[in-house]
Amino acid sequence: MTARRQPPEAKRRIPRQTRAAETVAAILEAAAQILEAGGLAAFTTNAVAERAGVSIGTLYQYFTDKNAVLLALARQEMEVALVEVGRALRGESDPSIEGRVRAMVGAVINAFRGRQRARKAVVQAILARGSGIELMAPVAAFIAAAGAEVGRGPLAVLPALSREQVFVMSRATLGAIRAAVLEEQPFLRSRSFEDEIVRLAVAYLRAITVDPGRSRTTA
Amino acid sequence: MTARRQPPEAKRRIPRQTRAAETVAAILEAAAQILEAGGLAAFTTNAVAERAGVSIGTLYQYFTDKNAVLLALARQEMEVALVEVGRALRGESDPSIEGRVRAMVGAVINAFRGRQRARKAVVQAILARGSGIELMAPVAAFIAAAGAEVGRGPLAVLPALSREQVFVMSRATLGAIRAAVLEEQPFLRSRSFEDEIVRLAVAYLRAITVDPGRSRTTA
Amino acid sequence: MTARRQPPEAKRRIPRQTRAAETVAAILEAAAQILEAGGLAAFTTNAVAERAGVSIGTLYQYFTDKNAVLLALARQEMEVALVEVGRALRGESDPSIEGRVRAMVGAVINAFRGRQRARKAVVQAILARGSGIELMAPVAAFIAAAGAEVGRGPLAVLPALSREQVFVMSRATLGAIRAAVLEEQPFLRSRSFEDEIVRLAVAYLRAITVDPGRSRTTA
Amino acid sequence: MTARRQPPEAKRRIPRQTRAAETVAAILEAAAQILEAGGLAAFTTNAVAERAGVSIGTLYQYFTDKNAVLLALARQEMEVALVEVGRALRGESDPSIEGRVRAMVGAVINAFRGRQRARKAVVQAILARGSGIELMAPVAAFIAAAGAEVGRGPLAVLPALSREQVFVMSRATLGAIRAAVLEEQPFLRSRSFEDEIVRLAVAYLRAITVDPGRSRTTA
DNA sequence: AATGAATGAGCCTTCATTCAT
DNA sequence: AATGAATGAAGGCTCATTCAT
Repeated sequence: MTARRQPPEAKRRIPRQTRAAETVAAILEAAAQILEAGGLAAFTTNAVAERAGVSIGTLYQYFTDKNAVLLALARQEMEVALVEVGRALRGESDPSIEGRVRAMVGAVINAFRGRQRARKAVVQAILARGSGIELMAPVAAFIAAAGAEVGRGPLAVLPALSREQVFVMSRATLGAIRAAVLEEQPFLRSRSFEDEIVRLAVAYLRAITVDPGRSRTTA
Repeated sequence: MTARRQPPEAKRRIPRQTRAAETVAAILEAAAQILEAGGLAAFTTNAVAERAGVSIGTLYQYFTDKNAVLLALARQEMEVALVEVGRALRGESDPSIEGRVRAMVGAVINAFRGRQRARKAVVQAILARGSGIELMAPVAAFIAAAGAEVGRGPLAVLPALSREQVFVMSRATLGAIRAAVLEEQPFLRSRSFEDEIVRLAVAYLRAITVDPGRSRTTA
Repeated sequence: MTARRQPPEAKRRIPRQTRAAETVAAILEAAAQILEAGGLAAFTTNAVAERAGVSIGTLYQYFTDKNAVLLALARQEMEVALVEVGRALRGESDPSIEGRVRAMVGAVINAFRGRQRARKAVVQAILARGSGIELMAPVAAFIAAAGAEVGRGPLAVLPALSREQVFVMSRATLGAIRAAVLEEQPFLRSRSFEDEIVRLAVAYLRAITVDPGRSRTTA
Repeated sequence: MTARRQPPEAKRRIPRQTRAAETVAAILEAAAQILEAGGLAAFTTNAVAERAGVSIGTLYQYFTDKNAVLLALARQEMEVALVEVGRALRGESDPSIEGRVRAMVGAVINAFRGRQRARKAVVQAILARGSGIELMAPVAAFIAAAGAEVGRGPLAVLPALSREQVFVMSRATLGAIRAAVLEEQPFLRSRSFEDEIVRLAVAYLRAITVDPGRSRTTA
C-alpha cells in the first residue's frame, strides 16, 4: 500500500474535501459492516481501517480515537432517523395524533435499517461509554423543539409537557424499542409490537391531557 | 506453550466454609466499591482483588473470570430488588392498582440503594456483554408469574397480557428508569418522576383493559 | 471483558519490506540466543522481544504466538540441515554407500552448528508440543524422496525399503544422535561416535539387502 | 522445583505405613490417568491431587514438587520394564542371541502397557525437563551390568563393547521405539516393526563382532 | 497426617496510538 | 495526505507451592 499516485495535474481539480469525505464515508461504512458482522468485540481501529481500505494512520487523520468513530456512526444514523421522526411529527402522512405517534415509532424501529447487529452494537457501545447523554442531547433538543411546534399545530390540545413528562414519554418508548433490539426479540418489526408501543404513548398522552396537574409538582 | 486446558467444564470452588463465604462477600463488596468509585474502566480483576484484600489467585478461585464477578454482583442486587417488587405486586402496603404499581416502581428506582454509579456500571456492563438477556430472564419469569398471580387476585379485572404487552409494559417502565440512571438525571429520586412513571404504567394498563386487542398477538 | 476474537483465521503480517525482514531475523536470532543461554525455561516472548531489541507488540506482528517462534526457528535450522543431507545422499563427496551414510550422519550431527543448547531446547520444545510429527513430516518426505532417488542411482543394489524399515533406519540413527545431544554426551562430535553410527546404518542396510524380508511389511 | 533435600532428613515422607503407601500409589495412579487422558497439558498438581482423592497438601507431603511425581511414575514403570529386560537378557525364554534381543525389544515396546498416551507424556516430560540423563543412569548401569554378565555367558562371543557402542546400541534401539511412541505410529506393536528393530540390533552386534577394532579409536 | 484456602510471580496477548518515511 | 511498522501499557489468567488449622 504505497501512497496514492497523484497524477501530476489530473486529479488536481477534485476538491480535497470530496476525497476526504469519501474516506470518512468509507471508514464509517467499514465500521458499520464490522459491527454488523462481528459485534463490538471485532470492532478494532485496525480492523476498521483495513476494511475501509485505508491505513490505520489515515483513520487517525480523521478521527481522534476509536470512540469518535463510533460516535460519528451513531450520529449519522441518528440524523437520518430524526428527519423521519420530524416528518412524522409534522403529520405529513397521517395528521391524527395516533397517526403521528405511529409514524414516529415506525421511524425509530426502522432506524439503522437492515443492520440490527450494528445498531445493537452501537447502542451497547454508546451506553457502555456513558456517552448516552451526549447523544441524547440532540434528541432531547429535537423533542423539545418538536413539542413546541406540536403545541401550536393541530395537536395543540396537549398541554405543555413538563421536563419529567417529556423524559418519561421519550425514554419509555425508546427504552422498549431498545430493549427489543438488545434482546433481539423476534417481534421487533411486527405490527403487534408497534401497536403496543403506540398504545402506550397514546394512553400516556391522554392521561396527561386529562390531568396535567401532577406534572407541576416537580420535586 | 501452556496449552489450553481441554474441557472448560472446570467449575470454580463453591464456598462452603465461613472464611470462604467471607472472601466472596469481600470480593463482591470490593467490586461494588470500585465500580462506584471509578466506573467500569477501573474495574479490573487485579483492582478488585486488591481492594478486597485478597490475592488475584483467590479471586479466580471463586469466579471463573472477570465477568462472573460482575454477573454475581448484578444477581445479588437484583435478588434484593425482586423481593421488594414481589412485595409490591402482592399489594402488601397499598392493594390498589396504582398503589402496587407505585410500590413496584419505587422498589426499582431504589435498587442498588446508595450506589448509583455502581448500578450504572453494572447496567452498562451487562448491556455491553449482551448478557442482558440472561439477566432479564429471571425478571421476565418473575413478571410473568406475578402477572398470573395478579390475574387471580383483586387485580383480576386485568385481562391476561400478550407477550408483547408484558414486554412493552416492563421494558418501557424499566427503560425510563434506566435512562434516568444512565443519564444521571437529577429528578431520579423525585416524587414527580415516580408519579409520571406510575401514570404511564397505569394508563397503559387501563388502555389494555378497555381494548385487549390481542388478536394480533402472534403477528 | 475483551471477548475473544471470533475467527482465529487472522494471519500475521508477512514481511515484505527490508526492515520487516530484518526484524523477523532479529527475533529468530534472539530466540536462538535465549534458548542457547537459558534453555526453554528462559524462553518467554517478552525475553525474546527484548533481546531482539523490538517491542513485544512487534513480535506478535510477525508470529501468532510463542510457539510459532519456536517452530520458525526449528524450520529454519532444519532447512539448512536438509540441504546438507541431500547433498550427502547424492554422494557429492564420496559416492560409496558408506561415504554417503557418513556424510549424512555428519550433516545431522553438525546441524544447529555451534548451538547445542539451542538445538536441545528446540528439540525438547518440539517434542513437548507434540508437534514432532508435523516437523517430521517434511523430513520423512525428504527421506522417502531420497530413498527413491538412491534406488535409481549407484545404490540401486538396495531393495526398496518397507515403511517400517525406512522408519527404523531413520529414527534409530537420529535417535542415537538426539540422545547424545540431550544427554550432552562428550563424544557427540567425536570420530568414534560417528563411526559407530555409520556402522549401525551400514550394517542394517546390508542385512536388509541379504534378506529384504518384506513379507511382513503390512503385518 | 526447590533444591533437593540433603541426606539428614531425607526428602519427603517416606511411606512406612500402609496408608501412606496407598496414598502414594493413588497419586501415581491418578497421575498416569490424567496423563493418559489429557496429556502433559492437563497434568497439574491440583488435578492429580483431586483425581487421587487427596488434598493438594497431602500430595506435597510425599513429593517435593510436580516433577517428582513425574519422575516417580517414570521410575515405577521403568522398574517393571527392567525386570522384563533382565529376564530377556538372561535368555530365560529363548537363549539364542536373536531370541534374547527379541525378548528385550518386546519388553521395551510393551512397557507402560495399555497406556501409550501416558507413556508418551512421561517421555516428553522427562525429555523436556532434561532429566533424561538421571533416568537414563539406572538404565545405563543396568545395560553395563547386563553386558558384563552377557560376556560371561553363552554370548561370550561378543567382544566387550566400547562406551560409544553401548550408547549407540541402546539409544538407537530405544530411539526408534520412542519415535514410534511419540509419533503414534500404528505399527508400534506389529510384528514387522519388532522384526526390524531386532534386525537392526543383531546386524549391529554382528558387525562389531567382525571388526571390533574401530571402537577403540575413542576420540 | 491431612486439609484446602490463599498466594503471587509472571506469562501470554491485545490493541489503541504514534511517527518516521 | 497517506502509510504501516513499531510501540508498550495494561490486563486477564494459571498453577506450583505454602501454611494455618
